[in-house]
Amino acid sequence: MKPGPRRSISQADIVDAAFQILEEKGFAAVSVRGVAASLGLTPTAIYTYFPSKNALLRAMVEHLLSTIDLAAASDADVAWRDRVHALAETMLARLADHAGAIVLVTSGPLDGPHALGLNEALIAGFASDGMPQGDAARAAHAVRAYVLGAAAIDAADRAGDDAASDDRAGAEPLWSDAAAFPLTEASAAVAAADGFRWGLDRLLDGLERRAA
Amino acid sequence: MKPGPRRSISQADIVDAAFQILEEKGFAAVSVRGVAASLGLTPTAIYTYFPSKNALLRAMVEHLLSTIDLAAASDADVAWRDRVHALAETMLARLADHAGAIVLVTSGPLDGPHALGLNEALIAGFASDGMPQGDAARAAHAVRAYVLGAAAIDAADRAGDDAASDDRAGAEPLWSDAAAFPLTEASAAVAAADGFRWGLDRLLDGLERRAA
DNA sequence: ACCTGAACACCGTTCAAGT
DNA sequence: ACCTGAACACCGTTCAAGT
Repeated sequence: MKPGPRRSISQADIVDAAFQILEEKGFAAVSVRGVAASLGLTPTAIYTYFPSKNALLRAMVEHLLSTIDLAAASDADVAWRDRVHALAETMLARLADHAGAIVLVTSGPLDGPHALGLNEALIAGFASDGMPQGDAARAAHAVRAYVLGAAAIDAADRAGDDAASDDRAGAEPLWSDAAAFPLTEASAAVAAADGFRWGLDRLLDGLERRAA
Repeated sequence: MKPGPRRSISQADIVDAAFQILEEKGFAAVSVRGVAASLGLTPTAIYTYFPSKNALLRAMVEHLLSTIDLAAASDADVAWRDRVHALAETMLARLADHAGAIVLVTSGPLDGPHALGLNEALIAGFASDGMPQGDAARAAHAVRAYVLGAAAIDAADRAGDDAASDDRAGAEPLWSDAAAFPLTEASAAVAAADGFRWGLDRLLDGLERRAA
């Protein structure tokens, strides 16, 4: 492989390679050097496709959001509430798919076309039920916040489990997790199990009163 | 300054120095080398106080959460709903205080004593109104998720504004933000203004029906 | 336009050594 | 115990050069 116009690779190939590293080794391991190497390229070759690592990261976010099916959100056959519910659940599913996806989403702006399209679908979903546009925008904002935060807590819990399993070698834990928090301790399992769906339903309950 | 037992510095000093860098230059600029330099120390000196950079980051999260006043949450004089409301608002305020605080919180487990104490106060707040413990735990989870997500969206929006202002030099934007998203466009301002409080009230509306 | 190779200014972390 | 200095294996990014 000598230098020269090869065009053997595309932006999508780079994003795919980056996602594979993200899944296998986590967010911290996603480096332009590593991505380039996995494609058999030199680090600097990446800069022909993306102006910076951050641009690659934003493209990854867009790719992630592009896999969310917006069609289900505008299906007039199903009720308003079910549509928003389905959309929120697939949003969380996409974020939970890849380890470190939330760090990715959190690490920069959410102003790509797919991010805006998602927001648009959410607002339209609320507005279709006769909700004033201002409220529909606020409702969409609330659902986005809830989903993002739930994904962040999920990821934090998983990271906590990993850190705890690192203690098996005898390393002292950072904090003694003695049962000084009985309520948290007693209900950790139940909150994690169906916590997302339950909380989403409460939020939609509260929003429904505004729509009616 | 020669090597030797100096004890001139404490863990708290390191955390403070790290926060100052976080505020001034953002999360990416928080490096153990930079923190050490700002304290007039060699990078390796930090490792006498923290076993790793990640441990320092977790300590920063704990410091951030330690500034949240939990006393207001257990004040029996005010109504249940007002207490949770106040707690959620100060949580958001703390996260909004420092730029990049959410990346910090998102970048690892939330299992420190102050994180657990906050969760405990939230569950107790819901349970005090006669809510079953299982539901109280789920309600606390929902509020934490909503607050964290709202902070993440806030930060993303601010990052988006920064990126947009970088375009002033004539650099081409990553995506054309033509008005292809009329609903989002028309309601961006209104959603951002009082979006947090409004959505929190809807969520509490939905939770209140369970408590009654 | 696409790619290489060398270089610059950084990282986190380890290790031997000094007090 | 606390700190330095040197070293290792990394980073993102720029730049000149080749095809």
